[in-house]
Amino acid sequence: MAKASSGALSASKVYNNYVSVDCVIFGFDFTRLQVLLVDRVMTDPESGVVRFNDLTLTGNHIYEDEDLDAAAARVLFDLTGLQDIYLEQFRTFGAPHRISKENDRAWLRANGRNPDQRIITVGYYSLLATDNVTLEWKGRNVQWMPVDEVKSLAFDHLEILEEALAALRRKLLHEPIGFALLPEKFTLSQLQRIYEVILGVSLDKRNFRKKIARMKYLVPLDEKQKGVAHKPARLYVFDREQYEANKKDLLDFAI
Amino acid sequence: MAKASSGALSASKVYNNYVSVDCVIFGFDFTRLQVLLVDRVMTDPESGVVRFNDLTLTGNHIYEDEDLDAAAARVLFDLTGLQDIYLEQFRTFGAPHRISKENDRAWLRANGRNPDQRIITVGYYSLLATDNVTLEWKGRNVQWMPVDEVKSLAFDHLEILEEALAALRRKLLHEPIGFALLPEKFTLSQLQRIYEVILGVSLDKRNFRKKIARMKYLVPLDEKQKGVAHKPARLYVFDREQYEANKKDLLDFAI
DNA sequence: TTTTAAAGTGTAAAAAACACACTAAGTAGA
DNA sequence: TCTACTTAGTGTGTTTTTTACACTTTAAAA
Repeated sequence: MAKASSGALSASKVYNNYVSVDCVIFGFDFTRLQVLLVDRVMTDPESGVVRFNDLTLTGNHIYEDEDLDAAAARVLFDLTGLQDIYLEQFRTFGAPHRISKENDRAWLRANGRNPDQRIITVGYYSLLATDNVTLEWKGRNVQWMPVDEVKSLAFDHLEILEEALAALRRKLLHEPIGFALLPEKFTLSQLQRIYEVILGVSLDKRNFRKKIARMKYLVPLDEKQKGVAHKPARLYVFDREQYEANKKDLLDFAI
Repeated sequence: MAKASSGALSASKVYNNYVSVDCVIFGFDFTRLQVLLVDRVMTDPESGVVRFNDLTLTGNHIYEDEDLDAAAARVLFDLTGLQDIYLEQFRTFGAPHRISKENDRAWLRANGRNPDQRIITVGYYSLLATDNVTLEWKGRNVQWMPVDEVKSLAFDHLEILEEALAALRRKLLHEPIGFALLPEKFTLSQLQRIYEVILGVSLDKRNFRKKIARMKYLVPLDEKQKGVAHKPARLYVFDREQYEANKKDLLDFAI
């Protein structure tokens, strides 16, 4: 295996063969939490018969001169065409025999890779509004699937997805990441829906609003929704400056 | 430090030159939170003059056939002689130019390594009682230092330490990891002290105990401390089974 | 017997959580 | 223009949790 390029190639174009990033791209549409998956079809090279057809997360090796966060952003961009998206590193997976299922090994062999070479992968998740994404980008066969309908994935991607989901939920409970899913001005019902859908719970509207009222960084505007076929909701903005100043260094423990 | 060699050796003895683990070993002694640091001394090979003398965290490359968690446990064992210690992966560091300070580059060069080759390092922290550790293990010059007195470290280890500390505190607030620091039977004052020292706060004794009383998995025994020169405290045990059964899937958010 | 050191305990007030049901405001379609 | 439909918005009483706060008890050591 090639030694790291202390050589003549420009480092930014050389893949690091030992380390990759995988992105768990969560999509939200006010109804369900979905995850972006890529079709993987393996056909027999001789007969052309489909050997299997399943789904993977999206990932890629990092470039030798590329930051991990940048690699994750690149992978996300390649699949969705989106930039400056919320991305969070959540865990690194590196079991020596991560790839053990026969389909996965056959797939790697068919792609000229050695299934016995362990690749460390750094897991990222991102969170975005489903309708920001134009599918079929660059002709890859990509689909949204509700997270609770994903029963199996290629490689160890199901485990990665599960850990990402747990990390996302933890994060959502403690930090204001839901605003990535909202337009600048939003309604409280929209905000509430984010928590309900992602955490998989239902919340009482009045109690939710009481809680919001205590948060000085959720600022009500003198402005209403327009063009909806029902009572228009008041619009709010999230004031990040207020938030940074006022977030209580929450000290409360559950042991 | 053993140089990794590629070649005919069995995989379990071959280092992966691209990936390492670093361990932030936190030590607790009921007074302070400390971190275990290793002396790094660089002497000029010709004159023998000390060029610098500073401190590092402890880490090592992983073996090709070794799990990340296992590598971290090995590093911890090599330094402390302890096994089965609480260890938590918290973040992976992989900036392409992680190593940029001249001292660090000189150090790597002197050890036959290329300072321009980026190494991805997976960060782990562990938490143990200071007095479980016999220093000078294997003759390395190792010392405890209170975390709030650490002002600089070699490489990017100060950043790694800071992130580990933040992760430890988050974890302590939400999960029962403090019991790693206690004997099986402990007093409530000891438990309280863990929170006070690690979180850097002070808590009211009565309110703390009211909170404990609500947790069914903290079980008071009919047994008292012995041999202390004051009123002996009642002893408690942590019932992990009760905990797993009763921990509320805490749903409460701070946005 | 006294001193010393930490253990252990109660109460009142404020804040937050929780459970719960009706009215208001706009658009769409008859 | 009236009616139906849909979502927005609001208040109260109860329970639980948080917070602030000071004195008595128990043991060993002097």
